[in-house]
Amino acid sequence: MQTKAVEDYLKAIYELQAEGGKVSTTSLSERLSVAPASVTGMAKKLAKMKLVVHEPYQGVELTPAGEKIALEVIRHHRLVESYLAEALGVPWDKVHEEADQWEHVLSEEMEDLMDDKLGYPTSDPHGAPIPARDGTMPKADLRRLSELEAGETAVIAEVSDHDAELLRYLGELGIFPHVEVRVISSAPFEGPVTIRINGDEHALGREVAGYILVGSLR
Amino acid sequence: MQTKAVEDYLKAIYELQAEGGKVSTTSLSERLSVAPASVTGMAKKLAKMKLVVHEPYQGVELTPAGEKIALEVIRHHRLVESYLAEALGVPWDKVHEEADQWEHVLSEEMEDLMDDKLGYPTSDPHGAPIPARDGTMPKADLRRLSELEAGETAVIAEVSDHDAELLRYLGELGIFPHVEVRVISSAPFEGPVTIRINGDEHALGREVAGYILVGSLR
DNA sequence: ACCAAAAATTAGGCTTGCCTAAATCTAGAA
DNA sequence: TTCTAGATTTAGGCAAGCCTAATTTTTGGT
Repeated sequence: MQTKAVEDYLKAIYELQAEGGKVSTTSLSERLSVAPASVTGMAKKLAKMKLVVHEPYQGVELTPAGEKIALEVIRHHRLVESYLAEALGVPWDKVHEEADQWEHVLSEEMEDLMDDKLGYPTSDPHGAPIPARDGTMPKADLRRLSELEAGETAVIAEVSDHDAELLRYLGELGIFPHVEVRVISSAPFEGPVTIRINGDEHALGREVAGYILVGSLR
Repeated sequence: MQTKAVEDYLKAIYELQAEGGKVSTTSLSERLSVAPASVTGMAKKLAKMKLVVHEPYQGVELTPAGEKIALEVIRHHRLVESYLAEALGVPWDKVHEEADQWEHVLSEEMEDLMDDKLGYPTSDPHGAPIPARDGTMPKADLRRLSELEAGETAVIAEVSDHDAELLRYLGELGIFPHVEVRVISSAPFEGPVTIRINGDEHALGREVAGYILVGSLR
C-alpha cells in the first residue's frame, strides 16, 4: 500500500504523460500545487521505489510498476465518481473533488461492491474511461470539439473535469457525454465555435471547445 | 478541520470516557495501538488546542469543544457504517473497519446525502446510537445481557463492534439489534449465560454476554 | 558560440506523529 | 510509613512531505 502522496503523484504523472512523453518538474508542481523542489524530492523517492524513471533535469516517466499503480488509483477515482453521481446524486461538478479524497481509502472489497451496484461501468460521469481491474484502459480515438469543421456532427465523449466551474457551465448548456452535437461554424483566428445541441445554438470559446472530446456518430 | 490523528484520539477518548470518568494514558495507548509516550505527546497537543483537559499523571477528559468534535466524528463513523451495510450490503463485521477510514474523508454534503438516503437512522448496524447533527446523542438505559436473571426477556439493543470475529459469531447465532432474547439460565461463578433466541438455545460465555446490551421489551 | 532566463536540483528547515530509553511520579502492599 | 511495581512523562530520534533560498543545468535568442 502506498501513501496518499505517492498515489497522487503517480496519478498526476500518468495523466500528464498522456499528453506527451516525459513529465516535467514544473508541470507536476503546478498540477499538485506543490513547490518544484518538493517534486524533485518525490521524484527521487519514486525512482528509488522503481515506480518512475527519473532523468535529472529531464523529467520523469512511469515504469510498468508505476503505471499499474496509477491505473488502480484512477480506477478507484472514476468508480467513486460514478458511484457518487449515480447512487448519491452528487452533481457532476462536485464528484471529482470528493473522489480525490475517497480514492485513497477505498478497499478492494468496497470497489468491487460499487462496481457491481453500478453494473461495471466503463466510463465516469465526465466520460473518462474507467480502467478494468486488470489495468486495461478502454481507448477510443477522439477529437477535440475545437478541431471539427463547420457542418460536422459528432457525439460528446468526454469533458475535462479539471475545473468545476466549467463543468457547471457545460451542464447548463446540456453538454454531457453521449449527447449529439453539430458544429454550425468555427470562426478563424482562434475564434469561437458555434454548436447546435439539443436544438439550441451556443458559441463556445476555442479553449473551452478544446476541453470537450468527441467521437464519431453511432 | 482536524488531522486524522486528532480525530482518532478524540473519538477514542469519548468512547473510553463513556465507561468511566478520566481516560488514562495506557487505555488510550492500547485502544489506538500506539506507545504511551505518543499518547502523552498528543494529550499535550490536544490540551493546548483546548479540546481536552490534561492533568499530568491523571489522564485526560474532553472539553465541550472536544466532545463536539468527537460526536461529529462518531456521527460520520456510524452513518458510514449504516450506509455501507444498507446500500452496499457490507456484512456487519466489516463495516467498522471500513468506516474507520471513511470517517475522515466524508464531507458534510456527502454525510447529508447518505443520511437522506438512509431515512435519518438513529442507530448503526450494531445498534450504537448515531448522534444528531446538532450533537444530541439519543440515550437509552440499557443493561448488559450478562446482568439479566434467568427468566427475564429483553430486546437486543446494541452489540460491541470491537471485535469482528465476535460479530461474525453473534451473527451466526442470530444475535442482532431488535431481536428478542430470553435468559434461560445464568450460571454462577462467572459461568455461561444460556439464552433462547429465535427459538434456539445457546450458551454464551459471561464475557461475551457482557458485550451485548439489551433494553426492556417494547 | 555565447549568455541570460527559465527550469531543476541541492541545502537546510519545519511540522506531524510516531518510536525507544531513561527518568519521574503514584499507589498499593507490607 | 515505606518501598517497589506500574504508569506516565521527558528526552532524543526518525520518516514523510512540505517549504524557501541558493546553486546548477538547460535552452533559446542573437
